[in-house]
Amino acid sequence: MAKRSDVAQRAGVSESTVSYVITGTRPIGQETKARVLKAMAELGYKPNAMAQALRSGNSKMLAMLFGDQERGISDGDIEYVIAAADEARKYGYHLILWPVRRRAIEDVIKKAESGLLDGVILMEVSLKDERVALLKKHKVPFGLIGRTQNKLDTVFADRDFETATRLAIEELVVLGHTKLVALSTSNETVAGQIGATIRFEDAVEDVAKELKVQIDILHAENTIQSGLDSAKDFVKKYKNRTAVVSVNAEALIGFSRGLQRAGFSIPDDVSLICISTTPAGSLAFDPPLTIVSPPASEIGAAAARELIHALQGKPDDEPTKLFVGELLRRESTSRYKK
Amino acid sequence: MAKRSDVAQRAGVSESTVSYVITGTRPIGQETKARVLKAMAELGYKPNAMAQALRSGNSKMLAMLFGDQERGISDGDIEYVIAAADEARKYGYHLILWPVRRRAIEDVIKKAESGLLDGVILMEVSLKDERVALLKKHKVPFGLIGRTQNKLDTVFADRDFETATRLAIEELVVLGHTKLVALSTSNETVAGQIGATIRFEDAVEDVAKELKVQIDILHAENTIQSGLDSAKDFVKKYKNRTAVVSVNAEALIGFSRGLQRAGFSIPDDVSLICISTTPAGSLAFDPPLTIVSPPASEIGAAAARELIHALQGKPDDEPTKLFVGELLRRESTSRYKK
DNA sequence: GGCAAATGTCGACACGAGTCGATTACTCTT
DNA sequence: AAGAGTAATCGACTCGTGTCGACATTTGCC
Repeated sequence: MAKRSDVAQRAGVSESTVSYVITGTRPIGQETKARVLKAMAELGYKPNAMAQALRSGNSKMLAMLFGDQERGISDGDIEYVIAAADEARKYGYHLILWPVRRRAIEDVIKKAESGLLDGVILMEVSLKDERVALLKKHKVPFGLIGRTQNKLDTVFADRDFETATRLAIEELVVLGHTKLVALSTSNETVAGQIGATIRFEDAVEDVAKELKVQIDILHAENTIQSGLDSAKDFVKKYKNRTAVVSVNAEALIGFSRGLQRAGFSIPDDVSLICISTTPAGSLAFDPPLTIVSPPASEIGAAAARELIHALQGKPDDEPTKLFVGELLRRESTSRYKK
Repeated sequence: MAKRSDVAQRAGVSESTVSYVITGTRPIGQETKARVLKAMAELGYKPNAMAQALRSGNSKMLAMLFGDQERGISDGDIEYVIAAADEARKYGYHLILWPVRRRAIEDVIKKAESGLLDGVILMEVSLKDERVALLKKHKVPFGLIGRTQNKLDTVFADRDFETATRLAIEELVVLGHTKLVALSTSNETVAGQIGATIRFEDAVEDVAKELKVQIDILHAENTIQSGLDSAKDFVKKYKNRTAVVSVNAEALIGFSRGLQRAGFSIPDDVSLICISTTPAGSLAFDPPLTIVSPPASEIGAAAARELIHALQGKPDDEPTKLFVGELLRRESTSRYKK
């Protein structure tokens, strides 16, 4: 590979002049610059990334901690990662995928201290995430997908669960439904300790009060089987309800199947709407599911962008770090028929 | 961060001695080594990754080209990536996720030539993959997930579609089915140009001859809708068939739904088996789908391992680069009832 | 016309580690 | 007892780039 000294020699200038042409740190004469650029093109010169990293002190590498925990990997998760990787690349950064089994954040910290990583993006952030504390302690820059309880952690991007939930419920109410059930997550699980659950449930209660509709909350594990069980509960206790809003996509698969087996028709007897299924995933339901889609790409990209801005010392002027998603009307919802 | 000279000073030795303690390139005295190790521990010394990369000439970084093409991202794909990342880390390598829209392999080559990447892993390799030619031309080391037609591309890991297909069909034949349909991919699509389709169809024909059973092939796009259409074809043309083997997971969703709508019961009237659905995905079917699971983790890990071995100049002694997966009996298959 | 400021260029050094050659002090042959 | 070989250590150089200080040249201004 051609290096800087080759370019300098060919262009008949000093190495530092080549450097200044590249970085633009100092003014360079028209004609000199042209000669240097020509030499670079002719030699196919590409600055050595490792040398740049060593000299400049930043590797332009971010690690994305990809949870591989009990919760499992949902098909939507990859969308965050891809969006973050794309966005990072726009700024000249690269995303290292870091699957972490059993919270091995120490490894990541080591690698950050060894200069391999400039920062870390965390997924599946829980309300009190001990990983955040560790990263802070070791002064490793980080960005969050999700939020902790701590409002000082300002480098994050998250879903606006409140508004998404509101959108979903309003849609049902507009369709004439007044007696609803909310299908949530089990609070004891890992998933339950992530902001989604608590924020969803809070929003459900707020909106219920505000719109004066009746909404009871059913809890289910993140499994199809648990959703089937919940359907039985529904049939037992909430037969008179005509609509369900869910934050638990996995359980909803079992739930809708359970309802149909019990003789309920969707959407004729019960309308379903989910705020955590992807557009592609919604088609796997029968009938196709009405959803408020999670804006995974926006969130992933925003998290990466926020972190990079923080690394570059730019002021935190991001106007929106919360993303709602949009309502996609499919065939699991219909007007209330008395 | 503490650096090598700090350690040397604290241990009262020269910098090169510290280096030899770390690399083991030359013998170091017992007591000296102990002093150096103590100093390293006390200072929390971590060798700078970028300096090592610059000096040694390899970055220990691999790029994983993650297709983001028409075919879309299936939920199983992430498993390859995670497995590859895990395996790479075992060898001290890191995996950079590289989403490529419209085959921008040139970028990757540039970054490899700039010393950022030691090698590249390609996913969704088609039989004649022009990316492979480009990487060869620029002498960028690569490993494949999948295979080209060229048998000289020996750094790869792929599914043994032949055996997987055979397993699936044998299972159905053992259950007494003799009149089958194979649900394949449409040859005009991107997916159709990947080895899976042609190898599946070849295997279907071979096994059909060998076991003297009747198998006709239905083609469908990789969409639920296309699967629904195929179900109509099935009802029209193949009413007397009692079992279906599919390589097209997406279409099979629509296909099974279509059959059920047409009044067929699964598995009482028709048995279904799929060779390209993940264990988790199979549960989303109703009834849960019998599958020959794609061994994504093994393949992803093997691809990474193969590439790293090649980079380290180790002889290519990997015994198996083809992985079958295993039969998981669920509830979509049953004994033939005449 | 003179002096400050800006422009254009160069040489030298630093970033932090790997590695070769040389030096010293031993041990083992014959 | 002399020479050969090995263990242990050091100093100097190198990987390829970024950047500071110095110097030369030009521009701007009253």
